[in-house]
Amino acid sequence: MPRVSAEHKEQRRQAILDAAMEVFIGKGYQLATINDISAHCNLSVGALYRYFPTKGEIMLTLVEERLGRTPATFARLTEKAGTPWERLVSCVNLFTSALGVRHPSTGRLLLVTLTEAVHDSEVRRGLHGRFKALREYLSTIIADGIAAGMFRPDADADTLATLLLCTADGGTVYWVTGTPNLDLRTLRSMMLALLRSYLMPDASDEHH
Amino acid sequence: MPRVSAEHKEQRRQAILDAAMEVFIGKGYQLATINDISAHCNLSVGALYRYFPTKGEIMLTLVEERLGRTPATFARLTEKAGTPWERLVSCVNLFTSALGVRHPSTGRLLLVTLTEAVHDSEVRRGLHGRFKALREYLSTIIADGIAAGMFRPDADADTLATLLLCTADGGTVYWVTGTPNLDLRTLRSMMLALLRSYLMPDASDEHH
Amino acid sequence: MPRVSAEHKEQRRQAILDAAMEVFIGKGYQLATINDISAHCNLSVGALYRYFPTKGEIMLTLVEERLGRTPATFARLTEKAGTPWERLVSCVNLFTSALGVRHPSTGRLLLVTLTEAVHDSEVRRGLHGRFKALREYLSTIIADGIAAGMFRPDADADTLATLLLCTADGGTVYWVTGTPNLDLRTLRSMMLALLRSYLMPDASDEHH
Amino acid sequence: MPRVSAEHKEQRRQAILDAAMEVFIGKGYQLATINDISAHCNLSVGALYRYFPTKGEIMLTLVEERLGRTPATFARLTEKAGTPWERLVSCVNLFTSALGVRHPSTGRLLLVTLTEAVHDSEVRRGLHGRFKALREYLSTIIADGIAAGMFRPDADADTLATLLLCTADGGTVYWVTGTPNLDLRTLRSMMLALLRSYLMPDASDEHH
DNA sequence: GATGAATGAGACTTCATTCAT
DNA sequence: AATGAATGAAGTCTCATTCAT
Repeated sequence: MPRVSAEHKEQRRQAILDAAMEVFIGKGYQLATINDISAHCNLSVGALYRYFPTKGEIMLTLVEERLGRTPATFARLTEKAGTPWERLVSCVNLFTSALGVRHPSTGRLLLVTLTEAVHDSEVRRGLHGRFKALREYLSTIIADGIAAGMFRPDADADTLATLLLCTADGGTVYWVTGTPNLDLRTLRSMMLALLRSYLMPDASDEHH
Repeated sequence: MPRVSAEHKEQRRQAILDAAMEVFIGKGYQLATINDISAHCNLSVGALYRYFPTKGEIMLTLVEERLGRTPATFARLTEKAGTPWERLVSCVNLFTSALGVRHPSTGRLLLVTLTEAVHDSEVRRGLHGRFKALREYLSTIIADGIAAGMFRPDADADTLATLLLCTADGGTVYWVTGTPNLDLRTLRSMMLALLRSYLMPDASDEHH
Repeated sequence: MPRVSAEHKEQRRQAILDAAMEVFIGKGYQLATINDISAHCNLSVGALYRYFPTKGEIMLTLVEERLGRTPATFARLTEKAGTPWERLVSCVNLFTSALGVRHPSTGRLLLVTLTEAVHDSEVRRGLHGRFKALREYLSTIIADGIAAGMFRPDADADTLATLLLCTADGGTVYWVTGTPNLDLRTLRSMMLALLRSYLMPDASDEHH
Repeated sequence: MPRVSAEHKEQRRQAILDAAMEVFIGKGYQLATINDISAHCNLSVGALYRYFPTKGEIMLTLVEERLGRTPATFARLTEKAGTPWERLVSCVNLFTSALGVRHPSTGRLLLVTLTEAVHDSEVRRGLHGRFKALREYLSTIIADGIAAGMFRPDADADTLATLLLCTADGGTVYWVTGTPNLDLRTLRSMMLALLRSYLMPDASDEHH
């Protein structure tokens, strides 16, 4: 019989990850110390090392369990929308609402991760996995729209998905650095306008 | 009376900045050591401190003198293009060709800078200055196109400029982390297609 | 809940202070290195920094806890003597016996402290505190003697106390620099002879 | 024919010593840098090294040429006084007026020197030389007074001279650290009163 | 299982001294 | 002769990780 229940252990683990996320976001991965993290979750450094073997592993786990789950979250929250266009709109909305309102820390973690990814191949792998999954999800939606005759037939679904991601995460990293006059909502509307005029030129005409 | 000519001093200064840029790009600012930099430019650490008072000042100088000059470079290289649309195309081309081909290191420095900007207000200020200048430049081009009756009259020049920047730098940061299947040229074409269909819907129709 | 008892921590703290005192005395504050101190108490530098945040703080603590307690020690060891004159004699004896025999290191620390006091206001404050307390104690003894009709009525207790301190500490600093032919005991006798002839001229006459 | 006259060289040398004295007094010997000194005398560090081979040698020269000349200065300024007692009074006056008014920096240098003397045998030698010469000078005056039947015959001239020096330099070091309520003039009067009552008890009686 | 004191390699920075110009 | 740029050893302090309690 385990002295400490599995749930309790998992709670601890999540508390450590929460603390690490907070600290990483605030000071960046390199400046964050194990003591910072242990202080943020009221756990001794020794206890912390019973859950994660190194500081790097905490980072990696965050990339996998927090950033890496973004695609799944996306799919879950946008699949119920009706037409491909509506699902696409949902995705664009999610980019801004999720990052800006519901989980602003995820955006900050993304930036920390991007930097570490440059010289840490494991972090890089995690980051690329997220990117690939999101791209595929968006790509599928667009492909569905094309197949349904809703979107222009010559659209390159994959590239458009990639561009969408670059814009979203580009906006995110600028937003988390506190760039002045960067309004996520206005940006979202513009993105949608661009997409509509490109994917559905005739429908866009009606708006004129 | 300096025993060493001013040019020589400036060359040394630039050599240090070059070395620092290389090292910062490779390991990030925090992991880069003064010894790394001094080794990269064949100068002793002591000599290095005759040119820059702290490691942080080197970073700041890079932000100002390398990243911060991007707007001026943009203006110089794209102002000769003819119509607003052609100038816009020049800009989008420059984003990819400059970052991807001519000065790939600037893109990497951008990422390092973004991360440091989160907790270093001076770096942040430098980064925001660059962003603002680039946005204004792009915004002016777009406004010119609207005024000339070339672009749709209801376009929000500022927001579109912002979005363009987010996309460009978003693409850049993903590109510098080695994201697989991220082709800057294809991305560029897609960006231009989106812009054309939005800004010049009728012209775009002709392409159908 | 401390794993290490408070006494143990205090012992460590004192061991560090002992080591620092030894090193400061030997090389002076500036030349003493943290590594010297850590080596002298068989503790790693890191451990040392758990007890004192900076090298300067170690010095300051020494000034407060070692030098600063001299007045209290003086009071404790001389208050039991009978008449004011006997107490004064006790004090003069203590200056030489304590510094020269029992705690020679305190005298050396005094010199180190004096030098640092010139450009360190906190050290200065500590030093002046000790001086003031000793002066007041001596002054009170002399005033008592005057009030008791034992000492000449026109004596300036405060100035005499100050002079006594200057002589004692002047002797100390010369003694700790190994000045040849400086005998603390002979010096003490002379000091007492001067004091007696000044404070109690009639009694002194009897000695003729 | 030397390019630079000997006088000019000597002027330079003295300028360096002046600058070094100023800097040593302000920050202490260890914290003073060669650059500090070179800046204080408008000479390049290179030039400075043509006059003194090391930083230590500058210190040593100061001890010899500035501190070490104190005895000669004393002799010169006090020998014209008449009786031994008057010469003694002159000496005590000189201690305070010279240190406090005319050459306050010498007092500060004394303190710096005392500290360095602890671990630098050459500095120590210089300091002890000064001490010995001053003691001998004072001792001779006192011996003269005894021989002249002016001072009590059983006085120990050497010990009294030593005590006088300890008091004077003790007062000096406390004075240079800015000890509050330390008035050199009052101290001087008290010293003289002590000396008179001890050396000339009958004359002192008259003052009652 | 938990604690947090201890370790020690390594970071940034300073500065006495040298030497090419 | 003079300059001051360059050197690099050495100092203070930090922090990921370990392990006795």
